[in-house]
Amino acid sequence: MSARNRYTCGWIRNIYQQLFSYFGPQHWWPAESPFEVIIGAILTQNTAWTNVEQAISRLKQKQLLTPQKLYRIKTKTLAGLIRSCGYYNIKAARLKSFLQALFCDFGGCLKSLFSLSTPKLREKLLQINGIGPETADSILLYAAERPVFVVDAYTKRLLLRHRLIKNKYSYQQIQDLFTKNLPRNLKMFNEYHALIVRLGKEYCRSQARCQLCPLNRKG
DNA sequence: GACCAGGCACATC
DNA sequence: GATGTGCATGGT
Repeated sequence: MSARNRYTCGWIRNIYQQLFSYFGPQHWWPAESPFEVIIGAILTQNTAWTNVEQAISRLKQKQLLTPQKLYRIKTKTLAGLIRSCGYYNIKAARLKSFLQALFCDFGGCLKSLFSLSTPKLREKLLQINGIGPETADSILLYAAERPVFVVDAYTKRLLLRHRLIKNKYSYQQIQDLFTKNLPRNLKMFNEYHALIVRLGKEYCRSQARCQLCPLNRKG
């Protein structure tokens, strides 16, 4: 292993410890059921979580947050209910694509879908229109409880700032950095991604806040 | 009023 | 394969 690789490997492992000591457990995903995780994962695409919360509460309020109810509802009606998330027409169609696959191939049963092996489940999710690598991996980790590392915009920004990757790195390359340098541990992958998001939200949005970032402090 | 947020698909080169 | 664009609301 080259010196560069050793450095990266150490960084990936140490940063988790630092973030966990500083912020503590994040208790992700903020949802009451695996189905709610999936809905949230699609709705939060390129969108602030506060906007998603409004849409989820609206669906709950109307008692529509079940596979059966959402499968039956009209796409246009669904779009109106999730308006607060932005991209509501596209996201309504994406939710419908997921539900279509769930009902056509698995009888509307999430347990049945989750009985697939991790590689098959990931492949199945990626076949669904509107589910890309990050959304698929979020579903695998937080809904299906598989030890898969989720890469998002915060993850890439963090690694870029610390000069561990180049801008052209692909999703797969970044994911490999974590999976090859960490034990395959569900709980740790869960916390690590959540901690990166916490860090990003609190410290990476401005240069001034970035100076206060716990990773930039000594001792 | 500008900028950004827990992406993705599609067109074009 | 890389790059650009459309999708859209709500918070700062």
